[in-house]
Amino acid sequence: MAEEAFTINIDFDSEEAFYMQVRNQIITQIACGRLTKGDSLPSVRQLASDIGINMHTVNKAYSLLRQEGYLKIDRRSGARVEVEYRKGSDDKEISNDLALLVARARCKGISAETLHRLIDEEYEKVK
Amino acid sequence: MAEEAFTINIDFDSEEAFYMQVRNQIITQIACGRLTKGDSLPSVRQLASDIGINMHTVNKAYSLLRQEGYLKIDRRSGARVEVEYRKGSDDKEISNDLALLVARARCKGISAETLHRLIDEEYEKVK
DNA sequence: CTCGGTGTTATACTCTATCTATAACACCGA
DNA sequence: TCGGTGTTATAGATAGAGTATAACACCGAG
Repeated sequence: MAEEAFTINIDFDSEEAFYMQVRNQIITQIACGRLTKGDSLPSVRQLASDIGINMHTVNKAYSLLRQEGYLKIDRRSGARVEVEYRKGSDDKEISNDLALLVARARCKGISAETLHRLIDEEYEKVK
Repeated sequence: MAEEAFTINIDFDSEEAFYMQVRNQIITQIACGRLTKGDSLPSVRQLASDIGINMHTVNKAYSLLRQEGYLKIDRRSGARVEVEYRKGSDDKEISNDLALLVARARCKGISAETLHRLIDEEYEKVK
């Protein structure tokens, strides 16, 4: 508990879908340790009200996060962080996305060493 | 010339938009050296016919690639590979996308070293 | 038991993106 | 002139995104 002022910031001018912004920011906060296993998230109605979007849009984000293994949702207690690792699919998805990202970087003349450094910087964020 | 049997494979069952599949595959082929600066691509009508999608969908992919700096399009000679590096925007886009990818990987317990290895493997593909 | 707060489902509407289709245009090499 | 470039315009069909209202099953707190 204590939650440390959980916040989500929606960019209403972004091309990125609202539910994707919510999903990505929650993943980011889990990764850097601001959210940890067992932490409870606001209810879909509460969060929707806070950030000024519809309840169903938040619900879509939560459902996606549950499907991806980042949340455990209980009807009575709400959504809780519960990262679980899916052996096959998770690795493949990340590998595929990384392959495309590396391709883009290569085309732009960005070296493998530069990517290594960027990754290390991300891993050094808190936690 | 010579082109080495340029091919694009569309997955009609994929959730990914057709024009994005075309765009990603072309970027991938540039990255691994199967397409190099100056190579000419099939005309939008030709490629559309080959892979069984609409001309405008291919045109959308080409236009996006041009906007992103991967192609140079001339009305008379068609589309040619011409990778150009946009100092500010390219780095930021790649950094942002990489940050989210690293966040997903961290949540799944994938180490920085594993990502380093995956990146190196991509860089070792041909070229 | 009742009340209120969970997630969940259903329906409906608007708006945008995607994909297709047909057509026409300016340009230019052969 | 002819045919092949990319490009633009218009139109339609389908799907996704976002909102809105409503209702449901569940369950802890009172």
